[in-house]
Amino acid sequence: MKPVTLKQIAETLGISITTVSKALKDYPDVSKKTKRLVKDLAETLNYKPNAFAVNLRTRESKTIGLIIPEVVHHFFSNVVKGIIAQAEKKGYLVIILQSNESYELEKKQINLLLSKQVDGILISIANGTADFSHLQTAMENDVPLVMFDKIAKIVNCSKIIIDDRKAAYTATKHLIDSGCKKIAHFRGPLMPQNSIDRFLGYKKAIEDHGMLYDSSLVYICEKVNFDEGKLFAQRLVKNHKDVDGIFINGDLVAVGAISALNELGVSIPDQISIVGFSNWFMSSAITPSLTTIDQPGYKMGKKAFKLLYKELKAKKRKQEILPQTVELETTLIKRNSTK
Amino acid sequence: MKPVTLKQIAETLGISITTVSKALKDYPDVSKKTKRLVKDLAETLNYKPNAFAVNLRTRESKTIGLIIPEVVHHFFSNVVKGIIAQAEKKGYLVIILQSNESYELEKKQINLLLSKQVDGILISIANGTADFSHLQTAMENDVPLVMFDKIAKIVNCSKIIIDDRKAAYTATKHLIDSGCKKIAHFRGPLMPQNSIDRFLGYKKAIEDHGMLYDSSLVYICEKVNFDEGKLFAQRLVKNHKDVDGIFINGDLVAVGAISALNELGVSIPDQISIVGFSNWFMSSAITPSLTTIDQPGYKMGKKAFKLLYKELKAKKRKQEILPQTVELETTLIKRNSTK
DNA sequence: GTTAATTTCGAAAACGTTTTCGATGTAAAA
DNA sequence: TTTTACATCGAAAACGTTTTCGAAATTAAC
Repeated sequence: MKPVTLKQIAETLGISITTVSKALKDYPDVSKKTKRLVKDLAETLNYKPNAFAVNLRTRESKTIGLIIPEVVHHFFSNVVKGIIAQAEKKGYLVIILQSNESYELEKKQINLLLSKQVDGILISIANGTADFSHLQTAMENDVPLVMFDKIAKIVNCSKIIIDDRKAAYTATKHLIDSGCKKIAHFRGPLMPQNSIDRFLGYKKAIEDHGMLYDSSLVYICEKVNFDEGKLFAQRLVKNHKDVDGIFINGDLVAVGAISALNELGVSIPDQISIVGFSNWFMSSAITPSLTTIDQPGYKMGKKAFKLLYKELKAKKRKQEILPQTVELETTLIKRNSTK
Repeated sequence: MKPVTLKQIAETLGISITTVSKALKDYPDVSKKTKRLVKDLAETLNYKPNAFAVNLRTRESKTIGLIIPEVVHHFFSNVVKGIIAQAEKKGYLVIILQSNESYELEKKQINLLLSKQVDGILISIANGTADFSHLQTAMENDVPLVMFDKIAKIVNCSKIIIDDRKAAYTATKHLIDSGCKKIAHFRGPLMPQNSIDRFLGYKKAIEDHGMLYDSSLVYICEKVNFDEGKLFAQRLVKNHKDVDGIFINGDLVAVGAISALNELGVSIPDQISIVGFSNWFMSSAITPSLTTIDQPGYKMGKKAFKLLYKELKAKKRKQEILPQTVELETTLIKRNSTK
């Protein structure tokens, strides 16, 4: 009934617990004969080491924590998938927590993970997070921390990101190159660095190409969803009839905008061209298909874990490691919403 | 540098480890004075109990495992969200694994979770799973198991499901009630019970209402994605010009079908009415908006954890508990793809 | 004043593993 | 023979907590 222990194996074999333990782990100071004996008996008794005891002894649990703002999200769920896949490869399990874009929750969850003594933490910070002491706490407690996508530059840890500014620049430039003369921007909320950077990339592209930056052409999406895309597209064609291109932060918003424009009889890309951001799987399916920036979520997840793994390894060897920032390539995917 | 232990508190206070431990847990046989002393010192030293030691001693980790076929999936990600939310409320953390619809992986992951000694397991089984001995193993090892959505009837554990057959019947009947005379069905793969039940509900509704069941009107989706919806819709209008209604397993497939029909100039719902399944968030956004069956993923997640929690509690009290099957209500959401 | 009841404490075992270090015994080298 | 080397084992400490049980100290009862 009760699980088999080293002690039981030792007793039935008439040897010590020490030798059993060492035999199972192929220590050199155990004879081949006893190794066989031990391993065979362990096999037939279906011995499984008590994970709790191993954790206590080795001071690690081969488990990491992951905090993301939202689970039901096409980008983040791809990241999660990448992290889980890579972690499993290396024998690690992943505990997932959701911050709901709330600083308070995020803080609580960091503490929760610390109290559970996860070996490391992966996090994409909430929009509401401006204070980072909880992250510092984690690092001071000697648990490696890696941030991805939504990062805090000020925190001295490894990070994995994309160049939002450059990507937005590329997207906007593509609109310009395809002949757009007046380009609007549906941006994300004011707080997170991502939407700031994407806005800045848009603005720079505009100014670099002899166009006038007009703040009335910038709409702020708070929820970054379909309905906002629809709403702002309707407002845009009403207020600025001469706009012929929109760079939109988020494919979901862009799809909403396309939907509204289709209903209004505005032809895409002839009258208005659209570029989205993130390459959602539906973006290639709608009509017209959406030109967008591919944001490699799965890859980012894998890379994020790899970075954390490096730190875990280094910590085990008691080596200091310098935090590094990895930048993933984004690519412009040209489809039918631009010329 | 090193974390504070009970021992340190005991030594600085000149009392025993026992008393410190009991003081912190408000045992009645510790005086109020020493309780204050201990708690204050623990506070100032920022004492955090060593989770590994607690786990070993109490034989539980307040962690459960979750296995789903796919993380990047609108229904499952909602379930995950519900599970995490409910688990956090009760002080449990969730380790997530993805089976990729593979029996082999699923089996491996069950064993992984068992070796990590999670307190319980939540699972939605893979399409490829026909043998259930790995699940039996879990239950024999005395770790509570609850299945949700994609279940195996034969396994004697608690389950949380919807009545797929009834829901499909309702969906099909709605098509009939709104005047459809010849109704097709895009079903899911042959294996999983869900798509079988939904097919059976469709068939029964057809036969109950004096219509002829025609197997050539049933298309089998293997991948259950947008492209299949598009493809089968195209085939359908080509081969069966008189079909005026389709019940489609999966909103994603349905959206694909709508897209194809729109392109072909087939008007929805005038020429063909469509009912989907699961109420994806995009289904209300497309044109025409999609009539569908709401499948309450978030609620299912919460309920699934609640069931597991009950079993965990019962196990702690060494009570036997009878497995129960909870059925969640589904509702027909009428939109513009049906009359 | 003794006995009984009550309050307060701590020694010690237990959870199951890992690892250090010393103790054997045996074979090879001198 | 003695010395050296090597192979094989096990005792014991350690990881940090929880909990049982008995002992001591204090108070109440008589």
